[in-house]
Amino acid sequence: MSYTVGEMAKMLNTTPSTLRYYDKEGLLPFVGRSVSGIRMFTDTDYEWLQIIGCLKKTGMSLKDIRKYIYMAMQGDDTIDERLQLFLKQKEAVEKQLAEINETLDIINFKCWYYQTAKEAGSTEVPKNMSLDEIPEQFHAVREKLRRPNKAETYEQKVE
Amino acid sequence: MSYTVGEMAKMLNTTPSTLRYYDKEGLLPFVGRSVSGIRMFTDTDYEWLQIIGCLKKTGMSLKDIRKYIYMAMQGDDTIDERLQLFLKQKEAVEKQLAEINETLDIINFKCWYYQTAKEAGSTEVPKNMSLDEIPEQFHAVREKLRRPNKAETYEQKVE
DNA sequence: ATAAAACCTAAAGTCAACTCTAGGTCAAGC
DNA sequence: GCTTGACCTAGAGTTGACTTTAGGTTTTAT
Repeated sequence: MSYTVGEMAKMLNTTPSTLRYYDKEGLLPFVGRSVSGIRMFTDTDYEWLQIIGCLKKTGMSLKDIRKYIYMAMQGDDTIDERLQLFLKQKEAVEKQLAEINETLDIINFKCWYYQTAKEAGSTEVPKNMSLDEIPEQFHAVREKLRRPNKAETYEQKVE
Repeated sequence: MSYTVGEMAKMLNTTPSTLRYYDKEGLLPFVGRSVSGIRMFTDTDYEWLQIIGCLKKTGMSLKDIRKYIYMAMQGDDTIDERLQLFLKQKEAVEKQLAEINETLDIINFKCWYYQTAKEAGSTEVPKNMSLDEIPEQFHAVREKLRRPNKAETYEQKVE
């Protein structure tokens, strides 16, 4: 079973131009052509493109993705290299996850902050609350947002 | 307590150029200047920059961040708008989290795949394994990677 | 048989977010 | 007082990842 660039683009929820661009950049050396020069994508190519999409989503550059594709094209000699790449990528993605969770904490704090401000009619209310008026889950976030340096030595603020 | 652009850049783990660029783009209308025109960042500015960094990390464009800053500068009339913005951003980030978790599944599968290939000396081994030879946790991922389109969608295939 | 739609390439254009350069001013240490 | 390093602006340049355009060929539908 094979697909044209337009069909494959639809299956991947992208555009033909993007796939041609990837091809031009050397990311799709596995894609075959018909006698008249038209790209013929297979189900296996679809799998490759899913992997490419996965790596891209986790922030890998097209250049690095190309390196991986080249490795794979070289065959079994590069198995370990590829394993290392995915192990490294796993680390990177786990770090990303942790970071996004941290920013989610900040966003949740801000939601509470503006919810409170809305009820009170002014941002001065949440802004000036002392820690014991704030839900505990937000204590750490507020401290982190305020402290210009991470040293916990002292934190006197006088204006 | 006030800081120069270089000091603030260090505190935020960025560069002076980036901060000047943000300023030029209108993201930092709150930053004051000394008599001689030098930017003077305060602790409050640091908090703003943390929020900007948070929004940026979750993929918000500088343009949209500027909109938010402008809202905030307008005062209490925009509290609800800002609340809505953060609620929307919360949704977006939760979706991001789900997506990253999905790609992490794929990466974990690939780690297992290449680990298995390494032990066997060839990618043919994991590639040709039947589902019951594969750890259950990877069943769903492998199916997803392989299936060119969902069962319910109809898509004509060229042969 | 012909028109429309989908394919092809090469090359130029776009966009966001920086990053660097040039030319100059200001402030701290010797 | 002088040097050095940090600051300033305006504007040009860079990078990555597309996207569009122009000009042409092939496939599909009527």
